Amino acid sequence: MEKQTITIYDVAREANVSMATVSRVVNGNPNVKPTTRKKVLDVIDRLDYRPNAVARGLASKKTTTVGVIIPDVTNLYFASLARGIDDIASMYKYNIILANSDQNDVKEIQVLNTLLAKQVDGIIYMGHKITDDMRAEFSRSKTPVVLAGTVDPDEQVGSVNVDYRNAAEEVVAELIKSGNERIAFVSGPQADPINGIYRLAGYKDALEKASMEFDESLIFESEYSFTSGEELFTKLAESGATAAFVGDDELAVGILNGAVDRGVKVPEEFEIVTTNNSKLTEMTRPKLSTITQPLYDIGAVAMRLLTKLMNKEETDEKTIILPYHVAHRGTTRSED
Amino acid sequence: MEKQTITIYDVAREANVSMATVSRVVNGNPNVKPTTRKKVLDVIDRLDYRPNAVARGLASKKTTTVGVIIPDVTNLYFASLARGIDDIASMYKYNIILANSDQNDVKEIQVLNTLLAKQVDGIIYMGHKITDDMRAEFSRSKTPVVLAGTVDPDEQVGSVNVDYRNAAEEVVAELIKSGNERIAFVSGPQADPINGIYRLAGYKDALEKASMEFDESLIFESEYSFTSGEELFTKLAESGATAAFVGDDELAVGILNGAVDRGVKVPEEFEIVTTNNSKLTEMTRPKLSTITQPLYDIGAVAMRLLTKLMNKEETDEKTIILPYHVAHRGTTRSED
DNA sequence: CTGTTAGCGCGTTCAC
DNA sequence: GTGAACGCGCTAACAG
Repeated sequence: MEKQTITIYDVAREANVSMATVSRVVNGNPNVKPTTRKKVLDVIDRLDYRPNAVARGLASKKTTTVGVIIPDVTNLYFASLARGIDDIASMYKYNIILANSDQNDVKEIQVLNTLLAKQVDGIIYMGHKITDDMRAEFSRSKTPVVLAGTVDPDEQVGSVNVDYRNAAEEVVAELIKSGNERIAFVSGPQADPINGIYRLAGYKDALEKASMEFDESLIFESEYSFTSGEELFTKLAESGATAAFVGDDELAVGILNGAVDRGVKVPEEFEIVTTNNSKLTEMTRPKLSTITQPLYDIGAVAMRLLTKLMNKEETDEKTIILPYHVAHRGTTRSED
Repeated sequence: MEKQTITIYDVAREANVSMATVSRVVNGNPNVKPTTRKKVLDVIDRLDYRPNAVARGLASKKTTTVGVIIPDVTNLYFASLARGIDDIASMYKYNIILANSDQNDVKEIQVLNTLLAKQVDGIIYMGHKITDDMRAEFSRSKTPVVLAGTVDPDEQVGSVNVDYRNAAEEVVAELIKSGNERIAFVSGPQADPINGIYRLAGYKDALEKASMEFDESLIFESEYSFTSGEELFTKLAESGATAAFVGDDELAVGILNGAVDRGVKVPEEFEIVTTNNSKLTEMTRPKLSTITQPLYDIGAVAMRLLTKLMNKEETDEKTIILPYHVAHRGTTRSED
């Protein structure tokens, strides 16, 4: 019934060497005579020895695992980031402890603490926004942190994002150019700075440059779900909007469906531009025009940055802004 | 620069007790006088002491961490399972090490080994199929394993699934009843028993009961992606099929889009039934009729089962079959 | 190139 | 109720 684990001692004994030598072989330390190395490797193979990573972690103070805090894996935007994170992580021999936070402030703190208790070497945080409590915890602990798809105004920790403001301005400007006089701004919770500050600012920038007036009644706040989007369309129509800038793909899918369900033609009668370019955008008909954020890359670069931080390597810049593009597809009139 | 960790010794010293007592307090051992307990708790609070889970893991041989092998987090089907897993896991104070396998046999083995090296208390495996190598590894290690959305014919390890065969038969029968004489069977890789064995068998069952002949040319194998589905529709049309049973939601979305793109009316001219009821099925227009697997629950139940296995509790049954239903939506004619 | 010896931080008997 | 002491499996100097 015992989990009869074979330890480094067993290997050492069988190979007639000291455990230190076995340790060296296992860790690829060059200071081992090829002969003995082979001898040890043979025994390891024969005994099917597998180094205990926990013991290793205790002794070396490195666990080669990083914590990843994600609002919800079920959200394609975050799942895409997560995929980039995991790929780069495994490339660098790290494992990921994934924890859903539901954007719940209490849960976040709690998750962070268990992550730190598990001695993760680093943390990647996703969630659009970051509360003061979290910021405090981050700066208090010495564990490196990188935000992915999340902006920290203080720039205390690493982060990887795109220029949400410029992107929003660019597509809204196109919407204006295409003749829309009333353009709705739809986003998830404005408590998320990405929505409430950056994207909204970009939206206003575009209006201003076109000498159009900002109209509060065209601003819609919602949840990150397609059902909310479907319901929202009625209000959008009532507002007199003829186009919408949408801050989330699922939400955009909902709005598109809301329009279709009411017989409103997209893009002839109503234009939609969304922001994440998750694969959802190509699953709808018409396909959604969108700002193409490099989701996978944001995750990948975040993880890469984290590896540097964990190794205390010099980093040029901890605040990384990745380029975005705009894909003109079926929900806007200005195809390219 | 030091990670100045406060250990159990620091707390013991400050509280004028032995570390054993602190350990007892931390672990909720009742054999501690209330007075001293409070004293210790105060110090813990004051010093902001956080037990080192790694050291704990070494000493107790329990890591309260379970490994989760997933083909791709970016796939809504698996992401949904993962969400169920994580929720129940955190409910039982476990953390999840999430590893993408891409269904790659080599990578899977490799991932499994690092998971075991990290001394996870249990493993949840997702991936539809399970190779002989994996099965061998599973039975060799004493770490409990539960399969989620994956069938093991040997029933050596725990598993949670739905009755794929019956489900397939049921919906194909409906397709037949609705007048289709040529019904295509579309699925991901048939190497996955769920597709190649169970669903296919269910499909054949339905044909047989209706005295219809099985036609090899109506069987289509594809990848789990919506783009494959779009391309596939042409072949479907050429095959003379007027309906399709599809073994994956993304794939079904692709087929639906393929039809729409070619001006084929769904469900009037072509019916589609898919199988996972991920939220994708409600994002299309028309909405996809589907077998409603309780995705979240499959993950949740799998994790619950794993907790029992890890605690060596008695379990009624290691092979769990959850109920499914059928949602008649827009891509079939027989609405309910 | 190889062996010895301390810990790493905590759980856990076993006495007191 | 509480403390002392050993050990979990391995890394990391330090000798040799």
